[in-house]
Amino acid sequence: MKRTTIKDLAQMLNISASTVSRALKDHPDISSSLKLKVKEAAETFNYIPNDFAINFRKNHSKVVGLIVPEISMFFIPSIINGISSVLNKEGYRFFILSSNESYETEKEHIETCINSRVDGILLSMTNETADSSHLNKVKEMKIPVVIFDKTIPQRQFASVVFDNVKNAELCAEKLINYGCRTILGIFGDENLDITQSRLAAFQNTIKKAENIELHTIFCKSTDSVKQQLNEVLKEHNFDGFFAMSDETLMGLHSSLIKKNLNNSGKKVIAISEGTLPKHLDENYEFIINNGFTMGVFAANELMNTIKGESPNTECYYI
Amino acid sequence: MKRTTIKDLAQMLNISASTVSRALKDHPDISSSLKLKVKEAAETFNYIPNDFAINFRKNHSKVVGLIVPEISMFFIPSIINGISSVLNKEGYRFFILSSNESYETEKEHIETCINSRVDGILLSMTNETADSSHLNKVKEMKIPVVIFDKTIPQRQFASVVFDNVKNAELCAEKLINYGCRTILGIFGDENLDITQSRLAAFQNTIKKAENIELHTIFCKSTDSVKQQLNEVLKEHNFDGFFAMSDETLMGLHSSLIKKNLNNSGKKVIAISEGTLPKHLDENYEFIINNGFTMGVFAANELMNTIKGESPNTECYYI
DNA sequence: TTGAAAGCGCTACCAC
DNA sequence: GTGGTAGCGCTTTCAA
Repeated sequence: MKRTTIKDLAQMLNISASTVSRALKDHPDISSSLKLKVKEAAETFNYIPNDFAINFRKNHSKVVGLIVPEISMFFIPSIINGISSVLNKEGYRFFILSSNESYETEKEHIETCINSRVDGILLSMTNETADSSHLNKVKEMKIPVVIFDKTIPQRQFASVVFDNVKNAELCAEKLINYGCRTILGIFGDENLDITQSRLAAFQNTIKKAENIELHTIFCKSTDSVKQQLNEVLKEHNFDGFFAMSDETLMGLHSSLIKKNLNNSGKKVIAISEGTLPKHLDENYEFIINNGFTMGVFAANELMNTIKGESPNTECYYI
Repeated sequence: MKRTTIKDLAQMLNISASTVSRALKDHPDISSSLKLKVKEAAETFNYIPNDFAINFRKNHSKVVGLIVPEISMFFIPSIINGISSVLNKEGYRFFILSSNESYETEKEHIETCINSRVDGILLSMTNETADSSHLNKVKEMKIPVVIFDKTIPQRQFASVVFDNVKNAELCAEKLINYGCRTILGIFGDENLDITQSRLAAFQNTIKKAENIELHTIFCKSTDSVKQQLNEVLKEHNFDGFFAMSDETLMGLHSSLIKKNLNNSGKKVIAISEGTLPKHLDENYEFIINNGFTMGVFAANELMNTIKGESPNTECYYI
């Protein structure tokens, strides 16, 4: 069970530990013949550097904490892929902490990150999170943080979010151009920033066209979409639908199928993460919010500030 | 940037570091008055224990490595949730490493886990992985490993997999009981263990009934299902479908919608992870492979052996 | 070109 | 009850 250490190697070769250390990392001071010998010994005795000791010594962990409001299938896999791709390349690992949409848990996770000495934090907030006071400590400690996707207005940390306004406008325009007259807009949790900005942009664009009747519903889950649609679909005859997310789209799709309303010429436009819904119905149209890209972007931003670039507090729209 | 250490606290209070350490963790030897003083000081000077030093000292990391073949939306989110729920409770973290279906990458990730001194490994194999020789080292080092879901026949480590035989049989029986006569079985990658066992069980059960015409296709992706279905749906008039996974089901669903074949009384039965497809079409039926449960089970098994239970090599079917 | 020694923060053993 | 000390494995001065 005991693993070979530098000291062990040093004893075997009758040289000092510092020399072994240097030889192992190709320090120019060491003669190439010694380097060879040391490396051979390391190989044969299966020497594995102890990352603990190294991190401890260098006072960094090469680990970043990823805190998300929930681990959903719609967004998380692609974001994880995006984050992985940049972090792994840089030799960093990350662990995932899910807040389960609880502010208290989010707070605890922040503490966890501080205690485990992460080099940085990637944070997407719960919908309970109303201010950033729980981040004061990380700010003080100068732990790099970048907030992504679910965020609140703040000027302390860099953030990267989807361009809700542009995307919702694009969707509205599509519906208008198709000549839709009675439109249903399906939105997520009414309390969310993201919902409000998409709602406003969508409504404003629709208003510019004339004679369009716009109905809106707010749903916190896929099932809630289905329930509300059950009623509202009876009362109106929509010729166009807008879903602000994959989650709401799933509910719409389900209801449409159930009422045999698919393939009926009705237009469906959604803001989507993109990996899932393309298989739902080929007639649906999407404005893509790419989670992978967001993950890459957020992780890169974090890497930059970890590596010493002065931390900025900008909000990037992608 | 310098953080308060135990030594700092000791100096301030004019006591020794060891006393501070003990006071902080409520050692019975320490007087309660001193404990109070120490804890107060710790509070006011914002003392945060350095997990690095602790881990380094105790020679454990409280971290486990999770290696998966890919980060897909179908399975991974629920498995992560299952794993989180047990690991977090135990004060463990985990980091996710995706092999991207490459054996070489899987091998590297194993190395990564060894180097970063994880306390255990949770592994789901790529479809390229044919033997477990890359696990010899972890075996030697006595690093606890449990393999889940995607695995190969081996007798070195504990594993937990879905009961493919039972589930495929159940699906076949359902189709038979519905009186289906022309059935299409949609299977995943033909080289996978999981595919073969589901295939065999499904075929055998169907064979027992008489006069059933069974067609099968093998598809490595959702898109491949759609392509193949494009042809095969023209040639035959199926009254029953079996999809062995969420991924294949997505393709089937998409094709059915496109050809306006949903709501046509055809039966669709699938083995599913369960979170996604319930929203696809309420008429579909599922045998649920619960990723959350599997995650919980696998993580528990790992925890047990990390905590010193003698490692077993059993294969659990759930 | 190599070695000796200190020290990262913490805990555990042994004294007293 | 409390303090002193050693040591986990590694890197990094500083000295030779």
